[in-house]
Amino acid sequence: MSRGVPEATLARLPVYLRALTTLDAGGGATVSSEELATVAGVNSAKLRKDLSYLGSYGVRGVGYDVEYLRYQISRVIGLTEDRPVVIVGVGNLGHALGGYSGFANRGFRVIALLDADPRRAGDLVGDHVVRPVEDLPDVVATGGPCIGVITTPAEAAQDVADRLVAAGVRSILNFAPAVLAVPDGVDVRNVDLSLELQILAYHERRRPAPLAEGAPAGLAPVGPA
Amino acid sequence: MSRGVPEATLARLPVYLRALTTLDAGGGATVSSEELATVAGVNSAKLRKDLSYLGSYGVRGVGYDVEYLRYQISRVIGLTEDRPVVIVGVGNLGHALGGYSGFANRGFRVIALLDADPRRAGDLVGDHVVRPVEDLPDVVATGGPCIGVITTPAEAAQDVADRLVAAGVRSILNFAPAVLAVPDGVDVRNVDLSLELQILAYHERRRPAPLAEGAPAGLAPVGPA
DNA sequence: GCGACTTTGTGCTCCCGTTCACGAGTACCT
DNA sequence: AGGTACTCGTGAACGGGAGCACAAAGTCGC
Repeated sequence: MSRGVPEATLARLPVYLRALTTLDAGGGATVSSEELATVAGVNSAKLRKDLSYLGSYGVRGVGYDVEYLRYQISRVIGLTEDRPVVIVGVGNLGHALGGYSGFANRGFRVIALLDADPRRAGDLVGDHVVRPVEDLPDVVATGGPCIGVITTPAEAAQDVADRLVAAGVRSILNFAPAVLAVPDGVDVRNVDLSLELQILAYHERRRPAPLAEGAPAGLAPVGPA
Repeated sequence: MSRGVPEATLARLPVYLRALTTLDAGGGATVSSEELATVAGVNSAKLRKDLSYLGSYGVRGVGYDVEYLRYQISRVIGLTEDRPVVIVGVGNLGHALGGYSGFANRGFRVIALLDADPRRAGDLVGDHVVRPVEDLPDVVATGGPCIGVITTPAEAAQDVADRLVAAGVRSILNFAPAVLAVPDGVDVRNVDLSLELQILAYHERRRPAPLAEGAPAGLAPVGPA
């Protein structure tokens, strides 16, 4: 059922979608869970269970119809219609996201870039003119229910979050290294770039005897079994 | 014990570290788990359990010494020494990360930016001159055990990953929307920007309740249709 | 010194997610 | 038609993490 997809599954659906898109170009009209799982980098049983939450879109003995499955996943995630995005904070990262083609390709449309610094207002980033952060209510009112992206320094993040919420935004993607306080009903996801590095650093540090081979690394065939 | 911190805990340690840093400026020499948990946005019991994996650094009836705890977490994560980072792919995102101050502040030092496009080689990004991707072995050999960051388009990601592994890199942070195949012993973390948006879009779509100014703090039954 | 108070550290339970293993349904060959 | 090979869907076992509640341990006031 499309009612109530587990959070862990939901996080993998976009990956399956990507995998299907690459396979679609490949020609084959159907895929087995085994193939698709390999491309998506997961266990085939997990893949099947994940897909079963959406409904029975596979055919036993055959596999899944690539095109159909792709549509179904898109539908569940809600990508069948374009979704507007506003980016607040036109620093390095905001600048990059404003020009990131990966958003448009996946049904997201950046409708505005805003910045608190009045000197930045008026700058041109890609197709967009940077607007002052005070314009938020107008932007959201015009653009419909949209997703707010915060790419400001940590100090400004909470203020921006408050403004977004006040403007009616209920989904926030936060790149600032700060914990945001928002009212119930508002969904916040945090992406902390240095956090990821720190996790990697931890694991790297716990590998005591790694370099045994004379050569740093040969062209080890990457066969994940 | 610092041997074997659970993965979920590990992901929160950097958040605690941030919280401690902000508190440190605030003056108080000690914090209770309750305070720190509030700032970090987690449950106090969870915080205590997390910290207990590192050792008994708190004092009952008093709390945790801010400075000491900060050092201990840094030590466990492995941030007491600078860690070199190489960024491959100088597009929008690579450009942004190359100039991101959040890395330097947390013990990561970008030692090189590389790109496969020879026309980009020689460009100046921040303090760094962009080098051709063929220089990877040299860079890694000189810089020591470092973390590789992939900010290329998806098509180039696997090739870059192979090059990184061949050069001896065993920790990779991948921003390209692609699943990387790497040999055992190499750690890959994926950050997919549009994946996060897709998850938000799903939740947004499942909220039938239109936004009314009167806060829906109560358990509003989420009636379908 | 002693009791009251504060706060940590942790045993225990519950729940979510992963994985295995197998029944059920489909296609194809003889 | 019957048998065989293949693949999905899922019940059940398993493991890890979250949260509760409390005992242990320390501080403070007198």
